[in-house]
Amino acid sequence: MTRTSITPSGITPSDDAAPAAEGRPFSQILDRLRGAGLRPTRQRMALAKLLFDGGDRHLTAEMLHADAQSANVRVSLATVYNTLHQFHRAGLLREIVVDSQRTYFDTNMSDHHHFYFDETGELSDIPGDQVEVAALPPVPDGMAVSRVDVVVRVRPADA
Amino acid sequence: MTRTSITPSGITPSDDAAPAAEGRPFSQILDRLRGAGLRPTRQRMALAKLLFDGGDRHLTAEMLHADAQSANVRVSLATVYNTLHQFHRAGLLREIVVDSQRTYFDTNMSDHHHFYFDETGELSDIPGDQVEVAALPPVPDGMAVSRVDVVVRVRPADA
DNA sequence: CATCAGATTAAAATAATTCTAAACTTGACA
DNA sequence: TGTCAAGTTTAGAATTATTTTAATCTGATG
Repeated sequence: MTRTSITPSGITPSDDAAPAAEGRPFSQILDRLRGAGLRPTRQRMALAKLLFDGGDRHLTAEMLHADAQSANVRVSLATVYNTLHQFHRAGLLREIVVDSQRTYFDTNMSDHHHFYFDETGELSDIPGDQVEVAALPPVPDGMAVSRVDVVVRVRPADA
Repeated sequence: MTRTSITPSGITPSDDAAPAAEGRPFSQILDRLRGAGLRPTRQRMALAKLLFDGGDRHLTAEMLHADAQSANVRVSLATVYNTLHQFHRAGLLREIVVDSQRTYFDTNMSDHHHFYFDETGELSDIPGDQVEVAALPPVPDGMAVSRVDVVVRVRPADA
């Protein structure tokens, strides 16, 4: 749904909405892990598949762990945490801070921002070109901008 | 320093940069609490003084608690947490989310954004008029924007 | 100044996440 | 293919930030 055109890292732009499930996306994921210098272990492969096969996702460690269970993938929660951080360091995931107490990871690496639904705690993407952050102030001396995050918090209109 | 003109709730616009310390800011704080419908207890008064006497501040519960200790104010950490949340609900403080794992509160209630120093975990204000968030996307149906947060993350330039 | 709802607190409880140390896997090489 | 070091996984203990509990105070009111 909220898929923007800007492709993340080095993913083949070939239509990845491959209809049937278990095709040979394995090799894609394998390459992706290798490319990131991560040993392609059983659990990393499985988690990567869960993460990257379903379009853009925003999830917490607990959520991914639950996903894994449902998919009959045996992984410990500790491994899920480790893996998420490794993927993040490797540039395969983005960390989103919108809620102290819960860390979300985003599989959409393109330049974009977020809507945050205050009551449900859900997130949705805002394509980068739909938000214009104009006129940034001068950055403090000796500092460089590493990222600009825009979070649009919304709640039900009480009309 | 970074004080803009927009005054929060119902605070007397009288010059609050009262030079010498312990004048009669007590009455100001007292009014502020009363105005917010909060009973002016010993600890709330003391915490409010610590919070609002020193210009704009960004702090966590632990930090305020430490501040209190140094100032020889006896308050439990639980009370600090309660008080921060109450002040927040009452519109005297703003909650900033920049770091899962740590909740910051901001005494500057005017419209503004933040610089976040990735390594030190420090925050500094960006006056509202120095960031222009243009062209917000259409908000999802039935939703209203409750706030737009812009966080400019910076780190030492490796020049 | 008696009363009591609201406030404070020490201590226990929770929740998210990280650490530890032991038990595997993986990839490389003989 | 067997061996082994280095990298991984894991159960469970540990940590950290924060909240809850239940008992004890205190400020406002009559």
